[in-house]
Amino acid sequence: MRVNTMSSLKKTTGSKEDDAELRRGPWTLEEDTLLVHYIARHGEGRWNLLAKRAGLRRTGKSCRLRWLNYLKPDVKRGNLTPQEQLLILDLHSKWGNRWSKIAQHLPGRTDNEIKNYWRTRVQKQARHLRIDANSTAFQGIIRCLWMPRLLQKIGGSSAPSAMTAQNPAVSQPIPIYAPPLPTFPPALPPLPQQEAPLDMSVIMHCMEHRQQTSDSEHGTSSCISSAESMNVSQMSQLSEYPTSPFQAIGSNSDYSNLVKDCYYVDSNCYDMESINLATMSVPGELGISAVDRHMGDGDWSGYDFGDNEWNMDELWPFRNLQGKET
DNA sequence: AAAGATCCCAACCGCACGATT
DNA sequence: TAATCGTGCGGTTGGGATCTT
Repeated sequence: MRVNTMSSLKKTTGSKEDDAELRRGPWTLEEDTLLVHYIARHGEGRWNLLAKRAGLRRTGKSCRLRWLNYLKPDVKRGNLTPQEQLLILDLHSKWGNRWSKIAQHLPGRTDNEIKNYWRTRVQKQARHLRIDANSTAFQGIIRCLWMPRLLQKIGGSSAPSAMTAQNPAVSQPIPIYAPPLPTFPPALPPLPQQEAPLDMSVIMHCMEHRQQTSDSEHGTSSCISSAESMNVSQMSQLSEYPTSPFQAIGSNSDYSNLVKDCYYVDSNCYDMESINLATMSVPGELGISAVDRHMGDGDWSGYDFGDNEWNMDELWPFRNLQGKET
């Protein structure tokens, strides 16, 4: 438990009398109780006034933050589910660090929590790979490795999803990437031995193409995702996540054609991708090598993209992308 | 077992913006 | 119109918890 050291009394701007009494640092049970009871009686808003009337020696901002991030009854606690993680990755790829906007699609989760998740989990991976978390390369890794893995997790889980139809915040179709590259599920075909590595310039071309398409179709969209969207209920059915790049596309001919363009129409690209991913590993190391080992016997269940670190050498196709940045 | 490193997250800060005075 | 207030947002920090050596 956090100890209220400080310096909890600290001067800020304002009158000397008021400032000397302003508390900072961790909240006590007594303060929480005061705040909760006051809001139960009088509601939220006018936080500065609320703080005074509730008898709290806190700033209005502090009260608001404590309520929204911690005390509010519908605040969900505990680890983020794979569904939630997937949604965060997807929405962040579209909106960037718009935490509050992202949080609106994750009921019970606060912008602070999502921000912390991004910084501690996602950016950590980028740091270990020594690439910019906002780079195209890392975006590619997220889309092609992390998200498919989460989708698999979701597909293989019967746990209730945060993204169910009862959830009003996500009842609308949520635009999502159909991953630009094929995934690598257990059902992958045997690996050809002598294929050339996938030229990542193809992927770049694809991304640029899709960027343009998206921009032209949506005006202000800065997202490189497809114009296609995926219903949340579909997201929760991702046990059907495709085993080929075109399977995911379903009946959407526009996107299908677009992706086919990007893949040179030739389904060999699928094989090529699988080659790259399968040959990236270095036995005995963490990260993708673990994936690789699982791939060998068709079992991916033991690998958690969210928790392990990745080795940049193992992700060499994406490393090529890095040089194309900016 | 102890020390150091790293992780994690609650809380704070500064800024921006719209509403009100 | 300018000043002030209230609110919300994104970035950063502090320090307890956990892991590693």
